[in-house]
Amino acid sequence: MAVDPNVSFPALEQRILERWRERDVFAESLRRRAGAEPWVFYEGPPTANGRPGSHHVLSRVFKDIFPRFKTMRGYRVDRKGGWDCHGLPVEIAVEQQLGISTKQEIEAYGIAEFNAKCRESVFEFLEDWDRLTERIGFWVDLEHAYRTLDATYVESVWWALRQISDKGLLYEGHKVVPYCPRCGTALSSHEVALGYQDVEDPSVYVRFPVTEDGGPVQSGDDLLVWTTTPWTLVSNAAVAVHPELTYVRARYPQGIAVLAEALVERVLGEDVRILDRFPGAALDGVRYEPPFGFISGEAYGERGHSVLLGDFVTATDGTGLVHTAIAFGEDDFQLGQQYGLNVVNPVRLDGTYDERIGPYEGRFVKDADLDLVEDLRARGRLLRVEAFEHAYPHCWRCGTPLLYYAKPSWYIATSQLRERLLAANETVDWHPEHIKHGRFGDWLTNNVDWALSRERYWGTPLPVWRCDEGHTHTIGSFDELEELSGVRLTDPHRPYVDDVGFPCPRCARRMQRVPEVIDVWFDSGAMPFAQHHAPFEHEAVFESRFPADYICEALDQTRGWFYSLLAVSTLLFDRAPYRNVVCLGLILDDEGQKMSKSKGNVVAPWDVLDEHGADAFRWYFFTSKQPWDGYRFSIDAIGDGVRGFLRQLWNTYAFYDRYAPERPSEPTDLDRWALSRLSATVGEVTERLDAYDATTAGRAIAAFVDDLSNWYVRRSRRRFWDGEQAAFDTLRTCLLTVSKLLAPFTPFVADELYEGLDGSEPSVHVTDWPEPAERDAELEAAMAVARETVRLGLAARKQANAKVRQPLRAAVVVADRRERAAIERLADVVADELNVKELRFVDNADELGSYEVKANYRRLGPRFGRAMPQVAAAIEALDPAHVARSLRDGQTVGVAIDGHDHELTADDLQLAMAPLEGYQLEREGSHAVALELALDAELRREGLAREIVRAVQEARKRAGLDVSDRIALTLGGDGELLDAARAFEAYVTGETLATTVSYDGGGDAAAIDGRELLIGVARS
RNA sequence: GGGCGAUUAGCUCAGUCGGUUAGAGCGCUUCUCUGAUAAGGAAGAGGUCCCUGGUUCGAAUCCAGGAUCGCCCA
Repeated sequence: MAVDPNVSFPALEQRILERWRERDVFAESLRRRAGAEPWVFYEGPPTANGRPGSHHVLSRVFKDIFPRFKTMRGYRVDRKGGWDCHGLPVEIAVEQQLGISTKQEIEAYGIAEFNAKCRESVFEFLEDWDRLTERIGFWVDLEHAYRTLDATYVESVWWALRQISDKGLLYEGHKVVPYCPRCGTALSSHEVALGYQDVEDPSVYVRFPVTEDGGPVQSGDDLLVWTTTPWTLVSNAAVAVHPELTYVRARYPQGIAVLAEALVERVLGEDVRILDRFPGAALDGVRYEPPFGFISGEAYGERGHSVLLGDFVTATDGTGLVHTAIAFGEDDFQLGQQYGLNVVNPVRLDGTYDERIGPYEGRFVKDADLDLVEDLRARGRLLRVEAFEHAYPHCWRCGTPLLYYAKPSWYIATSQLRERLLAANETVDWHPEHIKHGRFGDWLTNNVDWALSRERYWGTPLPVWRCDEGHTHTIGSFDELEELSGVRLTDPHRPYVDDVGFPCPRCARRMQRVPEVIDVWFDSGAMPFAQHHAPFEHEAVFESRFPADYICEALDQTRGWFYSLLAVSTLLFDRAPYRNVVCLGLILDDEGQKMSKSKGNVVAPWDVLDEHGADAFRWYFFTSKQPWDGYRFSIDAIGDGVRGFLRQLWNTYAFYDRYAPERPSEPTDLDRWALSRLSATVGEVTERLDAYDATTAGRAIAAFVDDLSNWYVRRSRRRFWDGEQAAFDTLRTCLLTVSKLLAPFTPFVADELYEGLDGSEPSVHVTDWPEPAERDAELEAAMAVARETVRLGLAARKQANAKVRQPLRAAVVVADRRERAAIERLADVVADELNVKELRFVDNADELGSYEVKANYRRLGPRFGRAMPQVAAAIEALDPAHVARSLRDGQTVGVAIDGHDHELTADDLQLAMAPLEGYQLEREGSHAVALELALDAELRREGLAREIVRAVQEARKRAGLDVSDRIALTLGGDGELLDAARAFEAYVTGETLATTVSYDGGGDAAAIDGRELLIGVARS
């Protein structure tokens, strides 16, 4: 079947998908590498409870390209798929489905039933994912995909947690966590980040009277304290100052104030007299009267209601004295820990005050802000209140302002492994490179303990059991649990696991599991071993596939999967779980806006696939820019790539297919050039793909295909018409090799090319990657010069208004010795392209133009430095003709700078052609082409003969003839035209495939140079 | 508020070790070619290399500050 130049790529791809299925190509590509060295890819598991979008196509094609490349390079690349199944997003989807939104409602509904719904929901869009995955050509083993909800997977995760527990790194701690009082759970940092909103909160300055003389202050002085959360003032425990900041005691209208010196003017204005200056450390231990009396100082312990020292205090906002409420802030909590203060939290889990706050009992805390401020004002304790606009986190689900709460929570002490994490990171190659010591390295450097537990339902249960005595035991396998409890779990999820108890190994009291499940990120971080159920099964498989050679996800996974993988592997094995990481950027719309459903600017992957196909989609992602820079994405942008590359490639292939070799021939320089360029391309593409740089690799292929199409084929058309074997061999080799280079990029069109050009294997995807053949650098350079000469010559024709169809006597080329040799070697190509009878060379430009001489700054700059401007001026003052002559004779040129003579060689100077009036000359650097424009009768007739050929070809086409039909040609009309036709009869009949020609006929009229030609064509 | 990245022609992007005339493709205008023809070739128009300051003989490139956009975090 002939190659259709107007092929529909989407339709073609459907046929190829069918062929892949029939021939079982993916599996075959693995079988061929059965015993080969593994190259390991890990699939970062997506969640299938939403439809896949274009950003998933991005990550999936980048997950595909390098495994395909490495497979062709001879490695065995198993690609086990995976699905992330647990987590709050799944629970929320189910809550919406059920029309409920609180934990109480979930528990009323039943945890077993709720989790059953979650289990279903996880795979709601699995079919969409599978279809899309196949359609875009992402080869991954979905049949044996790992699923984080499987009992085997959960068991491996338990094993990991037990290892961590045995190392003493798993602990329960009180920390301040962001908490949604309405949903009744702490939120992960990721969730918090979703919900920042700009809000106005009261910013209040409150007077805390000092109650005892001491240090630099006296009883009755006012500590000026600042806060933006008045509702926490009822549980004020202490005041924090920075030990090294300078504080002052200052007289102001209301009395004597104590605050940071740097803030005096901003807080109190001008009307102030400074009485004393001292460092914050001097205030240590000062006692004061709290703003509210609901909770006594003693309740907090020894240091309750006194001034403490904290490094976190700054003098950029407020007063430099910070209100501290132990239960409601990270810094506050840590400071309380440091000073041994008790945690007193008078706020219930639903966000209302408890009975200790008398009149406010039952009020939602944030709603009490203004009343509390009025209370302070009424008692004369308020200095000032103003509005303060800042970003405050809200629950992304229900919009409730989050509270920071001290709550018990389970942690992994990753901060103890900071050095090991950093060491592991050193072994990783990041793309782009700056992630390593930038975003990711910084994150590791500032590592805090991993908050592991979630007070939720659908997740891997935290395998910690506890008795009434507070002893804990971490279970590491289902066998162990069965031994202790006699219960064999079939489903390790809640609520079933919650019912399993056993006697405490230490005190024999009954142990019960703690209620929490774990952060889903731990699940995915455990995938290197958990996907194989190691170490319970397949341990050897795990060991042979750890660490990964390659993983790839979007940039936002630095705190997600990239981190969880690294942390888990470092905790368990003290090494990095991956060697190379490609981080992908975000996909924006064509105006640079983030794609979101609400803006309606989302590009659905199927729209792209139906219109342009998967290859076009992939090609765009691979080559339009470096993938980590993000994309400005639109359907039209992908269409540009189709036209610019895929069509051009396909046209070249269709051209090859149109003709057939008929007779043996010797390779020409053009053939050798194409093959040399091919080798160069193979080398570059291989090198760039080895460096995980698909962008440059793909662009190199595109550049080669452009050379092939727009130079090799264009200059070789006649040889194809004539059936010259060497031309076919060359083009076939080039296209076949390109099909292999393209296989990882555009697997469909690559396979179609392969099938059409070779087909000895079931698919290009089971073939070996090409090795670069020898290059002919001299020929490549020569061709570059020749093409430049052509470009200059065509430009000169344009300037002279001398159309290419009119043959000219000669082109005069100015070129140095090396360029001249190159052009002479390829003279027939150049002369033919320019349609001139001969090329003449002149060594020096004197007869065509004059030179300009300039300094070569790159060489002379370092040599002369500061004197460079003088040197440049001296050089420009030289006589260019003289310089040119001297240099041509191999001599040096002298210049005098500040009385010193300096020798300059040819390399120190740049000679350029200067334009000369009155000549048709195109120049570039020292290289130029001029045309001899005078026509004699012979050239004139030949030009007309060419015009006649063109007109006859038009007539053939109008007559609906095939390009290979032979014709009987009759010409008539203008005498001069007929003379030209007779003079070049062999040429005219040969070009137009005329078996006979007569000059007395009529036919359709055509105009040539204002003369009339009558043309009759008939199939003969 | 902190960290990271980006900013070059109307659009999408290159730009090597700092080197003096900053490029390509697309789009636009004009012309050309006609046996790949919805292709090819030539020319033209189009630039505050985000801004300011600094280093340097010389800065799109290096440094500092700022602006805008994005991401991550608080």
